[in-house]
Amino acid sequence: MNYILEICKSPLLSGISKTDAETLLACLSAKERVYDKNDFIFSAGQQLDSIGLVVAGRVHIVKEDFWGNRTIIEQFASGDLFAEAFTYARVDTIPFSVMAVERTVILFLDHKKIAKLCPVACKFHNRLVENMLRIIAEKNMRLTQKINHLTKRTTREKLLSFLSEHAIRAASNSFNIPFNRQEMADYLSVDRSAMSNELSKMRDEGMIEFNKNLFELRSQVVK
Amino acid sequence: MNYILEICKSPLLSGISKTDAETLLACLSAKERVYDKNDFIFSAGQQLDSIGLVVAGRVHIVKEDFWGNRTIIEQFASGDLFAEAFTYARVDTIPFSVMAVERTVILFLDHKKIAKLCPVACKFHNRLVENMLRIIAEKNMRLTQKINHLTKRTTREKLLSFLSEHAIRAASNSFNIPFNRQEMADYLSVDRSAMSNELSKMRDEGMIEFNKNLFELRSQVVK
DNA sequence: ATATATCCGTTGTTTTTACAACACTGAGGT
DNA sequence: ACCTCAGTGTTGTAAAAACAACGGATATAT
Repeated sequence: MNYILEICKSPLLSGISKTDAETLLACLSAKERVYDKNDFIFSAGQQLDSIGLVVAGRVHIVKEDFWGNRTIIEQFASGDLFAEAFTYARVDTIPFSVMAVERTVILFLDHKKIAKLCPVACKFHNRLVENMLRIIAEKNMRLTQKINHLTKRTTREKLLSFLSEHAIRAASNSFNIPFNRQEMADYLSVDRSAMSNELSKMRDEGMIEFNKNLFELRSQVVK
Repeated sequence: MNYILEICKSPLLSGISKTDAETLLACLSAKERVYDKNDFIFSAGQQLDSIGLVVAGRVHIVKEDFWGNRTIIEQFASGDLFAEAFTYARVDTIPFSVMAVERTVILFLDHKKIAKLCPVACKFHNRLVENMLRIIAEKNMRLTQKINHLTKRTTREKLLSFLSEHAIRAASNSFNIPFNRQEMADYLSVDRSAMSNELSKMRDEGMIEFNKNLFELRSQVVK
């Protein structure tokens, strides 16, 4: 286990000591694996026997349709868990793909063993389940928030909804977004060029400023 | 507790006997309340101190914007739980509203007591937590599926995605949908009349048949 | 240093959607 | 039997998005 310190910082292991974490991870048949940019970690339709923890790097949960249109459902970074809902919902094929956005390290945990921990690990079981509940509940809220962006009818409204979210998270009117333009468009489910166009209009109207991934929301002057 | 038998059928109490359920519900300060059609059960922005279980009737999780555009995020019916994610994510204000679609009975459970059950109820605690994990994980998957509908670019694709889901759920190419037209449009985040128009075109092209809430998907004849 | 690929913005055209207005239907109530 | 109203489909128009194609800037590799 090369990244044990990073792994211990994950919300999944919150409240569990490093020593205990090592025992636990052994019980869960934890295995590390490294992926290069654009590698598939899971492919849609694949049988699922483990959940993933992002140790380093970033992954995208993506859905691609017949024509190759890509949608980014979610992005996960260090410390984030993915594909854990399938374990608890007892679904064993994954309906989307997971791919590495950059060089990424994933820790895989056996999904059957997570659901029914072995006797040795039982003393951490409660804490693990508690953490898991919180993680899934928070993910639930993020999904709901994303739905909120997507239900907006126009590209401008989607952008404002998305940018507001990040401004609120950053507690500042200037903030970096974790996507490039194409990724942001795929995340908001709009055309990239149309989105760029709208961003420019919004800048011309004095609503926002941006440079690369740094955005700034300007307080509106009412005419 | 007038609806104890219905309540026991809920996934939340799965594996818990009627007697135990009664003890448990008393511990959770469970309170029943009846709502009329269009009554608000929770209003967006409101402080939250309980989670809800739909005992009878239907509720919509809705978000309304400044101009009164309504979006239906989810619909819950008998046995379904709502607002439970906030308890575990430790968020205490609700960002959307919950309203009764028809005459509806809700059982409220104290959200602090759910998270930390009293000693008497501890013997059911594990089972309750297990059920809760499953419920939240399944809800997670439903939200992801909804995101899948919403990311479709055209009304037709959204409809097909939505209708396919229901066909698969019903394991049949003919099935009833749980929405009227306006509700379906609000759920898919499209204009009702445009949607009706698209449905008619799809019928003209022989892709689908429908009458009221009964839909049928026809296998496509390739020209 | 040069070639190559990636990212981003711009523009014009076509397609699709939203919006508004209205007609038809059937259910319920009086 | 009549009225009212909610639900649904239809049509035309205006607005918005998708799409395609391109140019410039920047980063990366050779």
